[in-house]
Amino acid sequence: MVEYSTPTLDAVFHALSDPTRRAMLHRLSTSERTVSELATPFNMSLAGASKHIKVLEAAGLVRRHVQGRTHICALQAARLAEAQEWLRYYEQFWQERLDDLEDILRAEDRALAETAKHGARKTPKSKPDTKE
Amino acid sequence: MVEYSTPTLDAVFHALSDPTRRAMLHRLSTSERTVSELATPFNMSLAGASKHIKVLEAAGLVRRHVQGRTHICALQAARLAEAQEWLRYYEQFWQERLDDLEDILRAEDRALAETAKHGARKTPKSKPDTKE
DNA sequence: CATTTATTCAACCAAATGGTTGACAATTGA
DNA sequence: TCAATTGTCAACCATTTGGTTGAATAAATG
Repeated sequence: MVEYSTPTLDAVFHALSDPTRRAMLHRLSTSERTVSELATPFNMSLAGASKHIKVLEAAGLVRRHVQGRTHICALQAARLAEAQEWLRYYEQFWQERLDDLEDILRAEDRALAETAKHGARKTPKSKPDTKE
Repeated sequence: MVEYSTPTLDAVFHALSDPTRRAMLHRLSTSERTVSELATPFNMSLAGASKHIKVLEAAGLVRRHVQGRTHICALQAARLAEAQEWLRYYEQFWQERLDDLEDILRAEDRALAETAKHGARKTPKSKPDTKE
């Protein structure tokens, strides 16, 4: 079973379960930022934002270096690769389901064509819209 | 910005942040299971396990159908695809870092070779093992 | 029909989480 | 040197989470 280091996955997925932290990661994907810069867009105290950054740091998703009184944060993406690896195992399942869905829709189309040919049954007026 | 439906990502990543729930998903990847079967490997009450299944269900990762008094659960992977899509944006960053790491190691090797040639400095005995 | 099985529910509890506030430390700038 | 800035820390609070227990419900079985 794909069981990557569990505490790491615990922490990474937990860090990602909060929209504020995901937004912070996104901002760090464009450039390094100070703690205050990361905190700025959020309607919360600096201490609150600092806590979120600590969570990201603890999960290994952010690293920081201090210049004077300024803490510069940077994205550290390696642990996201671990999360991606974990998810990769399930790729076959959402691919399968998409294939299954296609098969089901095709079978339904054939069934409707058959009943229309025999005229034995009224075909339902509303049928799945496959155009989308 | 890749901002997929946030509440969905909240719920999905939160569901995945617990090792028990990840293990349950893995068991469902081999076949459908009853609630009791899912609960069995864990040292917790049936009600506790039932709560975890509810979290997975609320996140859209599991669906169930009831046969008599038995609740049959199945994996529902589509939302994992959304999580994967979110992570895909960061792929460039862990790829970059791996490239950066290689560059750094190569630069170090060159520097060591230069100093050995000039004999001006003792080269350190221990250096990064690049064989791995 | 009584008993058993499968599972959820409500109530409870401890721990964790997310946020605030005020104090404090380190550094910068005037 | 002092005020301002950057940021963390501790204490606090409300909410959420994860788990248990006993009761309740629905369905299957004898």
